[in-house]
Amino acid sequence: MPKIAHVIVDVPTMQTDQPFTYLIPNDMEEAIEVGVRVDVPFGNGNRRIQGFVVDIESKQEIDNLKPIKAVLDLHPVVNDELLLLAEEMAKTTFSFKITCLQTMLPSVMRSTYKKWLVSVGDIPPHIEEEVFLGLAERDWEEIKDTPYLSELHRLRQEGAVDVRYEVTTKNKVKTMKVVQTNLPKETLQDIQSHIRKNAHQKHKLLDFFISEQTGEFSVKELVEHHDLSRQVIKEAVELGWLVQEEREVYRDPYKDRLFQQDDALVLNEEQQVALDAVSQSVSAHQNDVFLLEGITGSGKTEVYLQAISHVLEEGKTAIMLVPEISLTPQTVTRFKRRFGDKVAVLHSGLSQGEKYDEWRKIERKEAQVVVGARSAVFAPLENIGLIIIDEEHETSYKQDESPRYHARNLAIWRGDYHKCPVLLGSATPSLESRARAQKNVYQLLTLTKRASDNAILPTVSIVDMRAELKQGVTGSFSTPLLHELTERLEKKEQSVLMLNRRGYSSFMMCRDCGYVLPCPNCDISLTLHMDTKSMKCHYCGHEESIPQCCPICDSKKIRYYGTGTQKIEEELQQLLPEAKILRMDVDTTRKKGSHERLLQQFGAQEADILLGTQMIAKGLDFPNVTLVGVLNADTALNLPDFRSSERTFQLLTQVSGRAGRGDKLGKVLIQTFNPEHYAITLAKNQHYEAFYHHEMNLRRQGKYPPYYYTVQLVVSHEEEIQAAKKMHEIAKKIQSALSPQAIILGPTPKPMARMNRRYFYQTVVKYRFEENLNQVLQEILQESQKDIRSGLRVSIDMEPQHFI
DNA sequence: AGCACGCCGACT
DNA sequence: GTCGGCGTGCTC
Repeated sequence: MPKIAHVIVDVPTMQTDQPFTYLIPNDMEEAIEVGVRVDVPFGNGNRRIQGFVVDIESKQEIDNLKPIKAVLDLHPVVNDELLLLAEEMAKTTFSFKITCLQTMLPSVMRSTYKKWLVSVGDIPPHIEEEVFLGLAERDWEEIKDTPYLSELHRLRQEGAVDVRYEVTTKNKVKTMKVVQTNLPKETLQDIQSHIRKNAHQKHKLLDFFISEQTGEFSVKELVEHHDLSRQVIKEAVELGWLVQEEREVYRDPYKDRLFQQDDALVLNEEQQVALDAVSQSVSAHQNDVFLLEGITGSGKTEVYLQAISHVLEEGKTAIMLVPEISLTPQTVTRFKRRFGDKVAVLHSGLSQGEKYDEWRKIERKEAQVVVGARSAVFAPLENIGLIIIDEEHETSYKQDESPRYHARNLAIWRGDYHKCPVLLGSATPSLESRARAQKNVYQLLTLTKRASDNAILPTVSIVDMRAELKQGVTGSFSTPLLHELTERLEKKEQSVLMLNRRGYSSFMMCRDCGYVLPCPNCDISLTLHMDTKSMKCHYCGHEESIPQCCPICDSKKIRYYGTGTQKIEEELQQLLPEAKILRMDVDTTRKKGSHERLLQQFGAQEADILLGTQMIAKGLDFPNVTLVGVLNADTALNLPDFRSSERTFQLLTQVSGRAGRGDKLGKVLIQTFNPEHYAITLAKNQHYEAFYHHEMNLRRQGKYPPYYYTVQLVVSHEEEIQAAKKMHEIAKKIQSALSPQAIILGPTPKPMARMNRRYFYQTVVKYRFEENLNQVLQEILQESQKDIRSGLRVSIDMEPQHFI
């Protein structure tokens, strides 16, 4: 009976977002399994594209199916679990199945397509000369602008030229040459006695293989470390002394580093309680979700490490997700030391080839522990015993392009599939997760004590910049901060200064009283639009004129807020000419490895002050740093985003933990125009629980998550009118489909109304229970299909992390 | 997405 | 009367 395959093809559109059926040729029946990639003809031109086999069946009769052209993999690249996960992801994120499948795999496995024009018959001389240049075929990309396009078209119909499609996948396996000898030592000695005395190279080679015990040696190693020449090895192979083979190798990015094995640390009581709870759930195959809430320095990582050890002891595997910026060499080292070769690391610093190799290592079951950023949630591990998400509140766990998945949700899905627990950890959990713990959907575990007794909590103080301003300080550095910095310079201790880049240059604030103009409808701050010379609300669209003086204190010192790290650096250098300053921002860390190098320099105490943006807040532990300064704690507070307090609190809490990690007392100085703001005062005291309760109250009043769900719809077009029109149309449709309890904000233009020469309009829906929502969103996508040709784009983002 | 078909305006 | 513009439909 003939077999047919159901294939998801690489055409990311709504109309093609379903399996297509193909005939499996007899000679491929063995090779084609569910989960392999194939090369298939598609469309009337029979162009060739990549596809994923998602199902196979035997059929009595087959009506004119096209046959699969080639198999791209020896083994399935997605197993049954990941196929199901892709389905789930496509459904919940409103994205295409093919896009989901591709995001699960290393990028080298995405096929590239090439089209060739082939000469097969009699072609006119001018075509021969000017198009083919006397060659048999030409790359279509090089000739597609030819003036003879229509003539070529005709020739194709006549059969004089043909089109050839090429599907290539770059997942190349790196190999190395190895040699060994199959001859006994006596034979080698015998050979040696018969060669010329002055054949030094040959003698050296034979000496080597006579004295060494048998085994494989890579040619590269022999040449580089044993002083043998490539030439003599080649000769030896030809003479039959050695046999040469190709071996697959992994590009191990850590191969030159030695990791000292380290052992588990002794846990304190709280840590032990947390570990026991997780371990028990692992052993009992329960798909619990734990939220581990532990202050900075409370030893969450040690709990993770020991929980993973427990998982490994039971013969299972584990995934550990870490935010991209925390995936530092320090983090990796810690895992490598504990688990050695069992660890595979996936992060953006690796080359495409290295990522592929790490992926293969996992897929071949050579690694049992996977540490990586967001996409490591797709690690093709089997028999998973535990999934950990560190810093679970980080927004980078949500992908901000299609498929807009949240790694946390997919981790929980996988936990459900494998019947294993998921451990979410943070010093400042997201309100969503903490609220679920409150409702016992997640199990709350808390660490309230610092793990090492000698670590002293830093003293945190707030500097009121309004008072500073009254004293005549107009720059970015307050008197107390400058004083502390000078003191550090004298004592040869180091300082870290953080500039909050979030929310730059988009709002107005009174420099006297810190007042920021709010929206009368939405209770969030208005954003300055220089194009329209007005203040706008991004939620409801409210618009008013730019105030000339502060409505509260009548001051005229209303300022447009915005400064860059570079400017701050210059200012600081002028104030402290003798200080050595290291600047770390997007500009200075663009190149690969520069991030790491800057930190190394600072760690080696080559500079006195490290000045940077958010990126310095993560996981840097320098014992000589005794001062942390936050230059502008409140910029993020004024962002038109209901999560701005949460973000500010998280950031400040995190940086505050950065000072005084050694035995020296640390000090944290927070400069702000809003010294009474709860996000700032509570962060000063590292008081997460109080913040949680306060913020939850506001969220309930404002009908924001976690009390309400949110979905954001964005429409974009090159012409503003078109985008606005469609957005209104969609908003109206949603309005009529949902219950009166649903709250629809907008449509409004996005703050950066024009990006990439396109205009963006958005609508946000807040809701609790809406049976029709999925249905209507699906319809909206379906209907927007016909507008794609006119350049309109519609995107749906469930639970968006950023509203600007 | 990309390819073919098909229906209208500007040319030989 | 043909060539080529791009609006529309379909892809196993």
